[in-house]
Amino acid sequence: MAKRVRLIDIAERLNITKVTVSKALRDQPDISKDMRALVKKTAAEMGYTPNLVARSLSSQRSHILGVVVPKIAHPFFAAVIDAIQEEATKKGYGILLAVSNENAALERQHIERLLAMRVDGLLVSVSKQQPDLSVYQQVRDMHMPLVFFDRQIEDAGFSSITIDDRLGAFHAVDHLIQQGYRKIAHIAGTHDVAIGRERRAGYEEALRKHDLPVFEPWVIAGGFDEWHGYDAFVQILHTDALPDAVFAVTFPVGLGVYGAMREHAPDLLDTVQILTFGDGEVNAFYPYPHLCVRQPTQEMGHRAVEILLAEIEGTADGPAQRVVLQTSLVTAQNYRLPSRDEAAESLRLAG
Amino acid sequence: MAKRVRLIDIAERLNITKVTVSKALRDQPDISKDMRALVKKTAAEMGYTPNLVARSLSSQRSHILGVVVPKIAHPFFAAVIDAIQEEATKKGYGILLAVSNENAALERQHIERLLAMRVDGLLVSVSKQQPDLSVYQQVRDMHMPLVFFDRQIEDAGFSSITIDDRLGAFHAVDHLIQQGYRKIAHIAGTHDVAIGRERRAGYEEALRKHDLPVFEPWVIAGGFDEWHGYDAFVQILHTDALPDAVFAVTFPVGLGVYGAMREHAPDLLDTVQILTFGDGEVNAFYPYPHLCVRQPTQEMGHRAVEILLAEIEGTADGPAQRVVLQTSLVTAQNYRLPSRDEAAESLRLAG
DNA sequence: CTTCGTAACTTAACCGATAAAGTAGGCCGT
DNA sequence: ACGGCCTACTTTATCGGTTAAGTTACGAAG
Repeated sequence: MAKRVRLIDIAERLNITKVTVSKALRDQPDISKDMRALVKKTAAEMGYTPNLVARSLSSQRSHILGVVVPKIAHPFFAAVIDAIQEEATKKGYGILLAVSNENAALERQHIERLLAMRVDGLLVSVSKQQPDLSVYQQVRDMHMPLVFFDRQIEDAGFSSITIDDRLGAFHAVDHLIQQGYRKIAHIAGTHDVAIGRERRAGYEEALRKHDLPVFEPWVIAGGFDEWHGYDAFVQILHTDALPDAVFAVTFPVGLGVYGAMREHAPDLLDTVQILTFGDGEVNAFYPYPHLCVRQPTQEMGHRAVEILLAEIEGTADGPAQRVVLQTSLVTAQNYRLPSRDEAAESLRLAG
Repeated sequence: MAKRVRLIDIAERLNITKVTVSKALRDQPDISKDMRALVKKTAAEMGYTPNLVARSLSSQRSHILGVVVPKIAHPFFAAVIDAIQEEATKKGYGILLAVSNENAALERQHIERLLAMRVDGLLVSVSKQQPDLSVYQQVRDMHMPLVFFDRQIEDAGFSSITIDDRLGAFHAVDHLIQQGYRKIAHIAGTHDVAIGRERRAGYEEALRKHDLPVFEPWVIAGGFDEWHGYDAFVQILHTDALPDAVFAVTFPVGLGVYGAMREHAPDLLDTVQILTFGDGEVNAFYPYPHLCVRQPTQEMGHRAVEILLAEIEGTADGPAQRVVLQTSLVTAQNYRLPSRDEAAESLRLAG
């Protein structure tokens, strides 16, 4: 049982050629019904499993998608990757996962490696560092399908599926203001990355709508992780005035703000309202839930795969699609534990 | 620029054979220094990248590892996958990720698919459902290296890297008792999975050490996710007495307990101490951090890859290794934000 | 009765590499 | 001068499939 069964082994057993076997297994019409049945039966008996590597080489299709994300231990990306994996599996594809760690050079290396591995397409969320456009040019030159999700490089000519960051941020901050908050700080991302720019724009737009000024010392750009949130809030504590609410560009940044408060100004925990763009399942159950902008992670993952597969399997490489998904605001009013049915549903789909 | 450069293209340009090119690029000694240099130079000029699919087929090595986990949007698994990916990349391997969703049938399908894709080895954390042993027998028969991490199937004869669940649980509960808690409930996992059994054993051992009885209605077995924690705690609320502490078998289960408290008995939030086995980065920053048993996720991921690669690249398939890692208890005393250096470190390694 | 078409396979080529075996030419020693 | 031995390549085979181009035999049509 040590050796693996090949097409030719089946062929020899039946005194036919491997081509016949190959065709029979793939139900090609120029093999008789009887022969097809016979071959399939014998293949099953002998425990044949096709060598996907060989198949990839000759068919020029690997049925593998390359996925590149900046981070994985992050509620948003973990959820999206999960959805991507689920959808890919359903469609008969596997995923090769690579993490860029927010590092453009590493992102480039990963993409090159995935290209060398002959993935059928790429799903990429770019790192926050200035991207190396040459790789993407290369991808384009070889007509490799690619779909950006969440974080894209605009003008690169690829399809993308993103979230309406500006509108989501706008609604959220608008809501804060309507609740009576006036002194709203914003721990922002970096300007090079779209989500950083857009969320900030939405924030400023909401302030403008209510004729509130943008107080520069309270808008601190810099990054997307916990420590940025931590440092930024410490910096805010050093200004003269204190905000009554903080809008964090990401969930991890929001966590950093909590960390800073806990260590440097625990009394603020109950007075300063925190709002984050993005949530973790964590927040749903925590005793101290905060406002957050919920991103449709599952839909994003599923549709990203759908768009990519359309480009892979579709004929023409039509114009790049640009899908924009809307967020929903999780407020104290509509706050509820995630539906148990959703959990059951995702399990059922998988099974 | 549309077509990809192959070995033979370089060969024709230089009027030599593709074999010479192949050998030159791989620095084989029977090619002259001059020729090697020339070939490499031209290859670079022409923008050659090897077709890894073809290489896999002929060399019978894919340099891809298959990773199967029950879940991904889960702080523990996300962290371990991250570490696995990082280490694999460093060693020149890619990872094919598959999620079983705690479903044994899906787990089986994934493994079969990964085998067909000719991964060089497998890293598996089994689902909580009764596993389908036949796949593992198949893996064994074809001498495919496999390492279990965190959740294993004992007696399957494969190497494993796990966490000392019993001791970790024991120390943690022992600590609770020393802090004065006496009425400690345990929301347990299922009995079929080792982590469920072991953590419960550690819990009972600690109680025994202090001559405390195990109050059966407070030991509720069932699962590892948020809703199990939620339901179990609601059930506890229906018993006559109330515990003064709750030991949750996983971090998500602990979250579920919080959710239940928040909805059904918010006054308990400040009185009932929660202890979870496993933590999320979340907990480090949250204003309401609880006790937790920290698992060495990064070490687990790194070492799992090391062990697997040793089996892949090593000659003999010696006896299966069984590595057990120790946990550390994160208490109110030693509680601190994660080191900024660690973050920097992981970024440096990646770059 | 010849011709043509078609069903059902078989042969030959190819995918892009690697591995093993073969072969010139140069240098050496005797 | 001749066999032996490197050196540096080249030839040939192989990995396990898929695709395109034959090849038979048989039945129907003209």
